[in-house]
Amino acid sequence: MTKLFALVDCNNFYVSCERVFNPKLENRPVIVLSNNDGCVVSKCDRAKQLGIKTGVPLFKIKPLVQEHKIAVFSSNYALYGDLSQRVMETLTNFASEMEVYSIDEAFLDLSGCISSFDRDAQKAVDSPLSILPEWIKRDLPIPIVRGLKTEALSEFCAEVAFSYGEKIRTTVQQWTGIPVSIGIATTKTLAKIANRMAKISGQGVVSIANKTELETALAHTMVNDIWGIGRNYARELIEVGIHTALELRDANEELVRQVIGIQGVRAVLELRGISCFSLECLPSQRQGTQVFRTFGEPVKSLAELKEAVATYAAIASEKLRRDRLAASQMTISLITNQFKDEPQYRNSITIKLPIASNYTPDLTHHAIEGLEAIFEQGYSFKKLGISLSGLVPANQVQTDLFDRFESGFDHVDRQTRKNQLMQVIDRINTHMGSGTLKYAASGTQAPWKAKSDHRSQRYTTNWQELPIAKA
DNA sequence: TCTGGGGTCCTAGGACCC
DNA sequence: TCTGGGGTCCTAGGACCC
Repeated sequence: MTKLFALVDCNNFYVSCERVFNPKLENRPVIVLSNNDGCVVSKCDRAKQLGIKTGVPLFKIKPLVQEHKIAVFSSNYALYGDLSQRVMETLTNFASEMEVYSIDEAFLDLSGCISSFDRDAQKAVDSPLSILPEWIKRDLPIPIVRGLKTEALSEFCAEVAFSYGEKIRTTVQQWTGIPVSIGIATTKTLAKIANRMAKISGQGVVSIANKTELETALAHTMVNDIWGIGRNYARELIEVGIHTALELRDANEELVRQVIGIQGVRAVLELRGISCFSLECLPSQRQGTQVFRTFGEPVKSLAELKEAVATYAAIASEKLRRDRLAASQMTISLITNQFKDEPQYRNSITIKLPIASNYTPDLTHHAIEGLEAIFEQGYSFKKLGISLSGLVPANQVQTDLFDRFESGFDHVDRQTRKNQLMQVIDRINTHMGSGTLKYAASGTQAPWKAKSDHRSQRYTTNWQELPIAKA
């Protein structure tokens, strides 16, 4: 059976989130910055028109910001994460199967819906009046069905899918205040293309489930705008004369394989309507986790770096515990500011842990050891990262002999005591704000802490910061 | 002065084993 | 001393995504 996917994507998500609780922003250009207030990661249409591109550092557009009174925000992930959840919950009403693809995107499987449309369509041909009550009950627009021929059924379904998309869009806007765009097609890659067109054209919903619209869409899509084809692959494809999605679809598979590998072949098939990427309804188990951040101020001393690495290790191990995982390998990397004209240094070290762990003191200990091994005196460091890999389920960790025989009192072994301690810390930090309880190794001054000078309130997740309604 | 962060997957090459 | 090939596993690096 032919599948039908809808990709629902929030428009300028971070900016839209800021606007939900601050309606005055509706008439102003708005941008949201990355961590450390470094560069632009989300912008509204008006900011776009002013020529602001994603990724541009804030200092380069300072004059523009002043001249046009652009509203500037630091990232407020507590707010965005919460609104994202509301959008996703709303979407679950519209499809039996759904994949949350990122903080602002979800794929829906509309196949179930369309097959019932299919039956409706057949009924509509046979006796138009019989389906009307059902359609009215489901609040769907009444299609013009008079004289519909069988070959027109797919067109009819596309039409219905479009109306369904409209309904999703209106509902999400009403329930959450977030505007979305929707692309509908028979594979995920095509749904992405449709979604892009919905955004560019401002139509909100675009369905390319039927042949004519599909061909036009592909002809107007450049290869670098295809999902999974980035700048480098696009360059390679253009070199062999493939410029548009339509040309890629009709290209020789073997040639594409040679040029950009297996990913390219999948793209070709998906463009042909052969689905290679299915809906992943359950979140897959993570392969690793990393905390890699830029400092607010450059850091020279080993003492301060140790505090930073201890802080990052605590964050990373908390993530592991949340997912009930333990890491068996750790990589610490340290780099200077590549944009500055000063001595450069970059190094990293990978440590195999004797026992997989998610216990903060263990990981901190190894992280500091690793840091000491790669640290060099005389540089101004700008970035530090810790990456944990070789993840295994925490309850299957191979413990060492001491854990069993040396465990002192009670019958509680060392591992259990460690787990209990972490649970207490995590609970306190969840309820009273992250960082309420932390290890001394993390320090208290944190001069390296990232900047966040323009953060809005955590309207939905913090009692002290609820929006206030004025009479 | 000020240039993000957190992921996934694929591939090539080396080490090691039989 | 010379002489091979094929398989697996691991890792680093590159490409991509949002």
